[in-house]
Amino acid sequence: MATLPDRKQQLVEATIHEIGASGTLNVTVGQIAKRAGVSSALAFHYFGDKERLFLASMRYILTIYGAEVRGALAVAPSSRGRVEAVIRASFSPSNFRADTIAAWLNFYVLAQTSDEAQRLLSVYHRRLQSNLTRDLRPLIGDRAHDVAQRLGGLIDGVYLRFAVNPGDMTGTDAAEHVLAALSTELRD
Amino acid sequence: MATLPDRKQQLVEATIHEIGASGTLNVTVGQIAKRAGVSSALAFHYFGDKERLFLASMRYILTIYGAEVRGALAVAPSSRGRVEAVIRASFSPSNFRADTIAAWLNFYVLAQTSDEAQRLLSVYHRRLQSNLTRDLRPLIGDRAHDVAQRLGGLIDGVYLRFAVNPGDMTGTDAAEHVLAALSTELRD
DNA sequence: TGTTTTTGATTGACCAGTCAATCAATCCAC
DNA sequence: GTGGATTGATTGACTGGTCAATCAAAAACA
Repeated sequence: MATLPDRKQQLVEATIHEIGASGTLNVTVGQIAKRAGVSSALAFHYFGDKERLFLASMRYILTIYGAEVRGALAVAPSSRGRVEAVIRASFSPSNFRADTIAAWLNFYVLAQTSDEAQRLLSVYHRRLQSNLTRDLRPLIGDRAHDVAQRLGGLIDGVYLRFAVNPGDMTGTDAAEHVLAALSTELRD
Repeated sequence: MATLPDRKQQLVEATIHEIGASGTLNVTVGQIAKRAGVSSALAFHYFGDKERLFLASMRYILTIYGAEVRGALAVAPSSRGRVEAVIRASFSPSNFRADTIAAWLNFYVLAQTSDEAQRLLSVYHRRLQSNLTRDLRPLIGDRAHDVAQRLGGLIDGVYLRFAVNPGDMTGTDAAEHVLAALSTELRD
C-alpha cells in the first residue's frame, strides 16, 4: 500500500480534513499547512501548486477506497457475496465519514475544471461499474450492465444525500438501502 | 409564476450561466454582471451580497423545476403515470441541461456552508420524496417510502454522473434509467 | 562539507463590497 | 402643463483584505 512519505501524507490528510470541515475547496494552503503543522511554503515545495495538492488528496481517498473494496472482494464467497461486499465497502467507516464525503463532493466540483480530476473520477466510475457487472452477470446475465449502472448511481446518490444531511443516516443505513435495491433487482 | 423583475432575472440567469460555464462558485460578481450586461454594483444593489445572489439563483431553478413537476402531475392519468411524470420532469430539457446541472452540483456545495441553501435543498428533497411516496403507496403500500427514497437517490446519482460526463447521456437516457428502476421495484 | 528540508517574508493579482455621483422617471404644486 | 423635488436605477472608481506562489536564507542532516 505505497503510503506517502510522512510530510506529504500529513499534508494530504490535512487537506481532506480542511475541505471536510469547510465543505469547500476554498481553503487556503495556509490553513491546510497549519493543520498539518508546517508552513505553507512546504506544501508548495512538495506539491507545486494547490491543484496538485487537491489531486493528491483525491488519489489518496481513491486508494483507500480501492484497497477496502479489494479486501472485501477477496474474502467474499460467492457472486452475490462479492456484489454485496462492494456495496458494503462503499459505506465502510473509513469511507463513509463526513469529511471524506464532503471532500468527494468537492472533487466532483474540481472535476468540472480539472482534466486530471475528471480522469480520476472516471477511473473510479469504470472500476465500480466493472466490479459490479462482473459479479452480477452470473446472477442476472445481460441485465448486469444496466443494474450495475443503477446501483452505482444509487451509491453516489446516497452519498450526496448524506453530504447534505449527515445526521439522517449511518453508514449501515446507507448500505442497507443499496442492498435493498440489489435485492429488488435480483427479484428475491 | 411570479417571475422576477427584469434586471433581477437577467442577473439570476447570468449567474446560472456563469456557474455552469465555470463549473464553480468561484465566479466573480463582475463576471456575472458583465454577462448580464450591467455593472457589478447593480448586482449588489439588488441582492446585497454574493451569497444572496446565489440563493436567488437556486430558488429560480427550484421554481422552474417545481412548475415542471406540477404541470406533469396535473395531466397524468394514474398513480403509476404520476410517478413516471415526476421522474420524467426531473429530466426534462429545461432541467437537464449542462449549466443547470453544474449549478445544482454547486448548490450542494453551497449547502455545506449556507443554512438557507441547505434549507432549500431539504425542501426539494422532501417535496420529491412526498410526491413519489404519495403515488407509490396505492401501488406497493408500505414499501412506498423506501422505494421513493431509492428513486430519489438514484435521480440525484444520475445527475451527478451527468455532471462529470455530460457526453455520456441524454435526458431521455437518464429518464429511461430511472424508469427501469421503477419498473423493477414494481416487479413488472 | 554539501544536500535536503523547512521557513518567514514578500509580492502581485484579484475581488467583494462601498461610495459618491449621474441619469431618468414619477410625483406634486401651482 | 411647467418646473422643482423626490425616488429608484445605474455606474466607475476605489479600497481593504486575501491568497497563491516565489525566494532567499536558516536549520537539520549526512
